Amino acid sequence: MSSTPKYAGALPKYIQLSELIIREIDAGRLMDGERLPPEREMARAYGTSIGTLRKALADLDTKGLLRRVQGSGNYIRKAQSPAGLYAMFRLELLDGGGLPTADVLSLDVVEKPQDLPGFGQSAYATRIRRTRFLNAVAIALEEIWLDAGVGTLNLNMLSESLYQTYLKRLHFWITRAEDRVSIGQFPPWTPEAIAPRGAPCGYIERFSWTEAEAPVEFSRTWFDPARAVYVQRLK
Amino acid sequence: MSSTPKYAGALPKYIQLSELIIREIDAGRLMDGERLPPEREMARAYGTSIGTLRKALADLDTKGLLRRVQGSGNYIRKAQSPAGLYAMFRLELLDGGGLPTADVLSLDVVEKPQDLPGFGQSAYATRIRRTRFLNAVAIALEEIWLDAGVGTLNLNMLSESLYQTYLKRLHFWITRAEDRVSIGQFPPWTPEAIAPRGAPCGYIERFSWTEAEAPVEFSRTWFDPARAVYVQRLK
DNA sequence: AGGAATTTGTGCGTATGTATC
DNA sequence: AGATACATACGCACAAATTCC
Repeated sequence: MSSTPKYAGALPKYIQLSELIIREIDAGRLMDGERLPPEREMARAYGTSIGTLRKALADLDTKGLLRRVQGSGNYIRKAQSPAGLYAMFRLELLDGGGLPTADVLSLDVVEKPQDLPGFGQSAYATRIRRTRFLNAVAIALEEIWLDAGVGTLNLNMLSESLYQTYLKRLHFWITRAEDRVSIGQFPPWTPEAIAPRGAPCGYIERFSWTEAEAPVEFSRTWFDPARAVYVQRLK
Repeated sequence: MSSTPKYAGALPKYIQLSELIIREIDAGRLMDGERLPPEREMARAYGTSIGTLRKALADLDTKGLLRRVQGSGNYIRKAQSPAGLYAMFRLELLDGGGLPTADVLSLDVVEKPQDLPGFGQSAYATRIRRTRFLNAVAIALEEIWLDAGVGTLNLNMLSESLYQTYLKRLHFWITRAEDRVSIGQFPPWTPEAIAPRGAPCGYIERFSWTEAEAPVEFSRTWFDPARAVYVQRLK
C-alpha cells in the first residue's frame, strides 16, 4: 500500500528529524521557550507520520532540548539560560546561574610550550588569557590555546563567544569537548586583585575538537571555589 | 473498533507491564542472560498490542535491565555492563578510564543533620559511606544520603550499583541528577590509609531526583586529585 | 556458502483518553 | 463547557539483523 521506502541506507527518519530540529535550535531559528506547532501540523510539514514525529520529539525530550506538556504543547528548552552561546560554559555562582562575560587580558601568537598536552598539528598557537565574570563578579581566570593550524586571531576579531568567533573568522565549529575537573593553584600571572598567587582553586582542563581527529583547542580555567562551582546536569 | 478501556484511572498499561516484568526479575523468575519470548508472543500472553509491549520493553532497556538485539531477541541483563556504570560514574584515573568498584564502610539510618541541604520529605535518611576504587586503586570517599521517604536499605541489600539497588529493592529509578564540583577537604571519618584528615581534595555534591519534585538523594564525594579527575564529555 | 525462517526495528494510520487553555 | 493538544493504545506492512538449516 504505502510506497515510501523505509530506508535509503540512511539513518532512521525519526533520528534525522530529531537532528534536523537540533540544528534549527542551534542555529537560533528556534528561540528558548518558544512553542512548536502542534504535532499533527509538524508531521504534515515534514511529510511524516505523527508516530514518527513523536519519536523524534521524545528523543529531543530525553536530550533535554524540549519540554513536552500534555494539553499545551512542545516548548524549546535551551540547555543553559543566557543565550546558546554560553551553552558550554558550565561555571555557575554558588547560588546558581549568573550572566557570563569576559575581559581579555592578553592575546599572543606563540610557540607551544613543552608542558602543554598535545593538540593540533602546528608548533604555534594563539594564547588568550581572560578574566571571567558571572554577574560582574570575577570568578575565574582562563587561558586558551588555539592551534595555529586552524588560523590565528587578533584582538579586534574577538567577540563575546569564542566559539562564535571561530565560526565567523576561522570557519570551523567545535563539535565535541572534554572537561577534566580537579584542584590546582592560581597561575603566576594572576592579577592580585583577583586572587593571591598560588591560592588553591578549582581547575578545569578542556580539549575541544572539530570533526578532525586531534583536538584543535586546549584551555585551562582556574576558578575561585568561594564564588563559583562547576555544574553538570544529567539527563 | 476496539472496546478495551484505555484507563481505569490507573497507570498506563505500558508502565504496569514494565513494572510487572521488573518484579519478575526481582523474584528471580527471570534469570540473568535469559531470553524473553518473542514480542508477538508476549503481547498475546499479556493481552496487549505489540506497540504497547514494545514501549514497556523500551522502558526496561533505558533502565539497563534489558538488552534488545534486532533479529535475535530480548535478554535479561541483571548485572550492569561497565559502560552503564561509567555513564553515572564520572571519576576517572588521571590517564583515563579505570574499572569502578566500591567498599561499604558503614550503613546507618539516622536523623538528617541540620547542615545538609534539603532533600526528600522525611526527617530520617539512610547514610552510606563507601570507599571508591578505580582498578583497585582507592580514589575517593563517598557519603550518600537517601531520604527515608522512599524506603530504607540494609547492608545485604547493596549491590555494586546503587541505582540498580534502588530499582530492585525500593522500586524507583533515578531520572535526573545534578553535580556541583568544587574543592574541599577530606572529612574527619577518612581512614588514615586513604588520606590524611583535612587534606585538600576535589569535592562533588550530587542531588538525584525521581519523577517527583524534590530530590530523594544527596551525596558527597571527596576525591584525591593526585589519582583521579572528574570528567565530562560534551556531545 | 547460501537461502529460508525468525525476531526485532521502523514507519504509517487511526481511535480515544486526559490535560490544558 | 468547548476547543485544542499531547498521551496512550491498537494493528498492519515492510526493513534489517540474526539464526538455523
